[in-house]
Amino acid sequence: MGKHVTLDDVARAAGVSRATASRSLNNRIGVREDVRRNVQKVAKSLGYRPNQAARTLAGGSSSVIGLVLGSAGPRSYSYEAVIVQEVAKAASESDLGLLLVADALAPSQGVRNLLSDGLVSGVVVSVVATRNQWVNELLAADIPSVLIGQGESESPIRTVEVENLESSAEVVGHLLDTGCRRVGTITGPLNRYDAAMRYRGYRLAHERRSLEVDDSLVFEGDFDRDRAYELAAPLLDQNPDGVFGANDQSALAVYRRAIERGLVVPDQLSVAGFDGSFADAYVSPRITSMVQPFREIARGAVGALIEVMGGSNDVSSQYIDPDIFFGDTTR
Amino acid sequence: MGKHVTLDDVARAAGVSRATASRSLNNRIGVREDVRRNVQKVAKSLGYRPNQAARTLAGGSSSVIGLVLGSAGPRSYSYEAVIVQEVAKAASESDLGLLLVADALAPSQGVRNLLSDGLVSGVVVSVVATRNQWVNELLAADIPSVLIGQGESESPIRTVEVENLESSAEVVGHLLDTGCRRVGTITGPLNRYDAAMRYRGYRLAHERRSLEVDDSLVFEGDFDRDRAYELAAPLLDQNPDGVFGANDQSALAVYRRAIERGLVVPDQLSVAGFDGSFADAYVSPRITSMVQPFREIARGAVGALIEVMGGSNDVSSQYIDPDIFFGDTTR
DNA sequence: TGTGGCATTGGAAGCGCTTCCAAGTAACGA
DNA sequence: TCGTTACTTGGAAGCGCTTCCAATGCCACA
Repeated sequence: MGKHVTLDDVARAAGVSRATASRSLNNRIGVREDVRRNVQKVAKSLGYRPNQAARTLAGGSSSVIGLVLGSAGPRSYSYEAVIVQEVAKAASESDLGLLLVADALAPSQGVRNLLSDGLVSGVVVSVVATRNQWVNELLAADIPSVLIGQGESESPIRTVEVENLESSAEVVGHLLDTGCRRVGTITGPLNRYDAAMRYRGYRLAHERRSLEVDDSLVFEGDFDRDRAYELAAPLLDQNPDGVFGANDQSALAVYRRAIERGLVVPDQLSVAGFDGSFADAYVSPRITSMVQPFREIARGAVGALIEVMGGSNDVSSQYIDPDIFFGDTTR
Repeated sequence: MGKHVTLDDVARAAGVSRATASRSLNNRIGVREDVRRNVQKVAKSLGYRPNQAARTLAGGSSSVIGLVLGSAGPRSYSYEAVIVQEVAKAASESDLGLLLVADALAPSQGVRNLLSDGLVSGVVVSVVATRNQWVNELLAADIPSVLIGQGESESPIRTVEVENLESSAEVVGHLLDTGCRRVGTITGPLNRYDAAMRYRGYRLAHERRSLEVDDSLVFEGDFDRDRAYELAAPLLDQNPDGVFGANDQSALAVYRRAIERGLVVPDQLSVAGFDGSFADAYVSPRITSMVQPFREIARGAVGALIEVMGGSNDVSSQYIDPDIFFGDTTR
């Protein structure tokens, strides 16, 4: 093994200068075609592999992007597990490395440094809290960033996310249209944009059918399953015949609680969620839900990030439509 | 924002040389205590953040490790989702960045380069196939590596994994001890060490009770759920009263197929698995399983990697004992 | 034949940091 | 008092790569 093959070695072996070698390998213009080909051939035969650190240092930008996740990272069967998977894939397709930063709400200093200096030339953020530390820090550090799922017009950051309003209206509408008269909801934290929109969608579905929302059926949760499980008790006390969970975890919690109370789902209670993380043919329940097109979202986010890294100042939000999945928790 | 604060800036502001500044910030010996403190104070007030690329280039090693995953990455609710989560956490605790390389069986050239040169100073590998490309390449490239879950004495690589033999014997023993007489199994790919061990454990449990294994109840799978679902059909045709899936995904598939056939679990058929990825109080079924202590494994792997990066030549395997979880798929 | 212009190329200057090495200094024992 | 040792420090040399800039060679054209 011994020493590393450096660009110098390649240049020497090919009989050109290091500058020319570099240009050849990076497909820069200004190299005669035959020279370029020769250099590339030599590099290959020598097994040359550019040192990424040196390249980053000299070139000013690396080919690694970061993925910042809120909470403790990909809790199994969660929204985040899928995000990780799809973003990793998308990054890889663009020949970008993916630096994963989980548990982002309490980043250790060391890891934060990784993000802020040098190693990473862009970041995809999918954190849970609104207006959080991370976004501000990234903006302050002037490092290219794209948000997944936090569309909030006030922050001047490019965002890719699922369409929340109409899709929530759609799934709630399905509940209403299949006979539910008292549809309750466990919302997400309403200071979050997506949570707020889903709640608006819930109301919108009622309005469109000229139905009143009974506010005693509305409980503000925080997208956390255990919290939703707590809230399910008082909610079920109100005798709803349908529940919309603002995410699948919340819907699942309500389902659980309902079953434990001996309710028959969906005959006595319909349950719908949002995210589509339980549209799994092998486990129960399969929750009726708006399925986020995660692949598309991840690809969109990575693509947008590449643009931003390339200098784009576009800070628009991109909304991607989910598809409804009819599971076995609704009629 | 403007310029980046460099070490030079700090040194100048603190009235020392860059060398001293560097030593101070890295807590190297050979700096007077008051000087060190002053430098650190100045650095902080200037908001100095070392450029990781430069540090890597100059120092020869980075503070990022890679995590190589086989298959398409963290499929939700899978073994891998948990691995990602725990390794990320463990790395973060050691102030290491985590570069995620999913879909490792077909790594794009670019991403592979990331691993092999510079950016990463060590790798944790959790790939599915035995004797795979990755391991060989990493060994050849002489980059510090630790394997999760592929203990195989022939490859001289440090390994951390769950204890497979006795634990499989334990869970299968549970089936046998709760009345099952015909316990079948869907194994993993038997050319893999862990799969082979679990299968041996399955046989061992029988031997210890002086029971014969009916080979027509043994089907070789590949840890994949869909494949297991296919195999479940002929397996169930043999009228087993218990099934051991070599991983939870396989057990789940059998469970599914059994339910679809109208079998009552666990009354007519007990199902047990391995991994503990379905010990979730909210979804069904909760499969009886050997629960891998993922956190411990991840911490162990990262710890081992740190040792290897530090020069250790220890290539031993570390086996960590799982705990049995009694779900509702067994009596 | 002379000259400007263009395409290629090599030299060299860093990117920001670590670390070897030699120089400077203070403290110690004889 | 002076030589020694033990610490601290700064200078400087890179780590491997990109890229600016000047130099070269070649062509077309007048």
